[in-house]
Amino acid sequence: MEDRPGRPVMADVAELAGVSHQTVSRVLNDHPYVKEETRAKVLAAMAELGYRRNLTARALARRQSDTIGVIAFDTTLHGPASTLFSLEQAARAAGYQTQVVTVPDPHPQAFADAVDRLVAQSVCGVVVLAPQRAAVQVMAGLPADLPAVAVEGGTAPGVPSVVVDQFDGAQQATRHLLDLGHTEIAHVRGRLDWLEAEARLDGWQQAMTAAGLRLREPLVGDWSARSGYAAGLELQRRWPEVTGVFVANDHMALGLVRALAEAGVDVPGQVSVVGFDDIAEAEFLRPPLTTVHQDFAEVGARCVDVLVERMGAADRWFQGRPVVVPGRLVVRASTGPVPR
Amino acid sequence: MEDRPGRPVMADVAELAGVSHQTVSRVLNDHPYVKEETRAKVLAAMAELGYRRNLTARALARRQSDTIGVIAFDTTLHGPASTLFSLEQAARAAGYQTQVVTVPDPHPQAFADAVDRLVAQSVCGVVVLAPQRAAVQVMAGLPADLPAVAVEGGTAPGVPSVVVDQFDGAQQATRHLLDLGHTEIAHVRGRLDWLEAEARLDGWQQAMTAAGLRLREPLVGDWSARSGYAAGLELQRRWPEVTGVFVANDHMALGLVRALAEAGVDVPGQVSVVGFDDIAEAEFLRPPLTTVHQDFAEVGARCVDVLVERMGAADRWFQGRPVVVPGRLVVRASTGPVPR
DNA sequence: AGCGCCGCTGTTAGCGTTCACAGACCCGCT
DNA sequence: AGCGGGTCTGTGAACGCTAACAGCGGCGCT
Repeated sequence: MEDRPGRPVMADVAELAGVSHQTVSRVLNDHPYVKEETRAKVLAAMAELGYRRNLTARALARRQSDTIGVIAFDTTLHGPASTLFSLEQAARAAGYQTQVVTVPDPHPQAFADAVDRLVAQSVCGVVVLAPQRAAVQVMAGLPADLPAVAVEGGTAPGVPSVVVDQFDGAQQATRHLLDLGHTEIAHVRGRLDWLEAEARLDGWQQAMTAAGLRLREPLVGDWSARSGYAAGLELQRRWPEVTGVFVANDHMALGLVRALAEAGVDVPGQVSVVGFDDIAEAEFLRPPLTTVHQDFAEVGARCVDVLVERMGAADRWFQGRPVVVPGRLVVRASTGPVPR
Repeated sequence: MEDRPGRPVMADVAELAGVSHQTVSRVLNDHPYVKEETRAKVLAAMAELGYRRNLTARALARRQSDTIGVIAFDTTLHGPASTLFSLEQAARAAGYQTQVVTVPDPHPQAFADAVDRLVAQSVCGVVVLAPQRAAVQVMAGLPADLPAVAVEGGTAPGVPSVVVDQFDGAQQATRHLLDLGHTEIAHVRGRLDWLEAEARLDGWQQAMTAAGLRLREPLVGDWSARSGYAAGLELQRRWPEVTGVFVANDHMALGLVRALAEAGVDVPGQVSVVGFDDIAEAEFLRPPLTTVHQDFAEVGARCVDVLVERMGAADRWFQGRPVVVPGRLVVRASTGPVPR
């Protein structure tokens, strides 16, 4: 009779405790109306058998799992990677698991496949890390009955979002250069079609325009240190008179600094540089990088908050405003007064 | 009749195609013995209804899902993060999903919980990113019938593993310094209890000993740029005569270079520095960092290979040798001849 | 005494798949 | 004609759980 070698199931626990499997289920799910004595018996039986409930069966019966799906496009970049990490932490703290699907590119078909995969797993909600414009459009194709939240730039009608205030951060960075007396300030922007790159560009432009200063055509990078290096070379060639540069992320800033250094240009003696992201090593670069800190831990936590709220909500169509997490300028040694 | 708003299920497809649900299942699973004509009808019906199979139900019925569980301890570090990324790619290419569980610390209980969570999800195998000694011990507690593979340093009896050859990489790095004529070579090791840190330490020691040189007590870092900076300070204080440093990872190396630079010590003019990891920005640091490249893409791919092989194997106890992925020294500008 | 309600428990019927088995049909062979 | 074997298909029963409902006492109320 007792020859099954597999893991014990609910029925086994029920039998040992002398109750029905449903009572075991009730204990497991903290239902009210279970006598304390019965609960203790069941708990004891579970412990004795080393019972673990089968989450697959649970998900099937409930037609929902406690899993939050995450769709990401490039998890090697600093922002997405950091968000992913904090998301996992926050989700676990809230009692959810995360299932990450990375999509090679923001092609609608690839995105739809990712959604299908998650829906097929009965996830209870999804977080979309959609930093690109194309990804946002495609987000409209989410099933209407699936709670969702967008992060890092992307917003779509009816879908709540959590974003770092890129625009404000960029303004802070630019104003910092302005306050130091710089007037010839260039910008190295991030990848085309990325909303974060555009918001940072806008912040720079706005701050410059407000100060009545000339806007140079932004140099274009792809977030990588290599592209920052290239931008540094071009900067020197085109505008040797520039004394301040706001670079759209730290990796590019680091490449740019290197290009300047090679040419004998001192940072911050001759050119001041501000980055964005505040990567862990920013403080230990040469020179320590002035940059805009992004609180990804907060972003992850707020995402889970919003998603949990959405899952409880009756109306699927979201009316509220995006959650905005502020950025914070961290002044280090890569910026200084204008040389004369 | 047709008033169900939910997603179509197998029975719906079967009805529309005029076959039984079992035939639909057969088409879905590429079973032989389905007439071509029938297959076409079923496929058409699936397309018409937009049918997607429910992976939860499938996992329950098969008592196994197509999900590879991953247990990781700190996904913010470069190694684990890179491995995780490539693992996900490789798994997807092989038709598997990944379910990542990060564990705050290598405590046995936390590890057991993580395993339970994955088992409860009926994963078909697990990859353990176990860079710490403690994690390895604890790995012996894996269910015997669960295919597993360890990565990045950790090996346990009976469990296959995939590792980068840290020892050899460290030897390459040290020999490079020796070849340049350095004799006073210090080492900054990584976090205590990390196997990678120990293997790199061993490689340095071996190379030094083979050259008949004096071994200084290694300085201890925690992989962070900050700790590298601290190590740089201490290095100058204790051994100003040192002309070469092998640092156990790039982030610490970068901090150390900064500490030296602040003190007016030129790299590589007065001191040569070699790192480990070859992070994306290593090439664009000042100076461009000589370091040991690790092929994480290969590691991830081999992990999946091994796991798939294991899942097909009859014997659960693994007999073979660890898969070793070689490291490769990349010489840049942070190393040079001995000053005189 | 009889009624209804609350606290607690058990029974039954799914959830949407796959597995095991049992057919039905067609072919070629004896 | 009968029989075996390969093709193809359908039926029923799992898989391990939760949801819905029914049932059973005991209490307080009219």
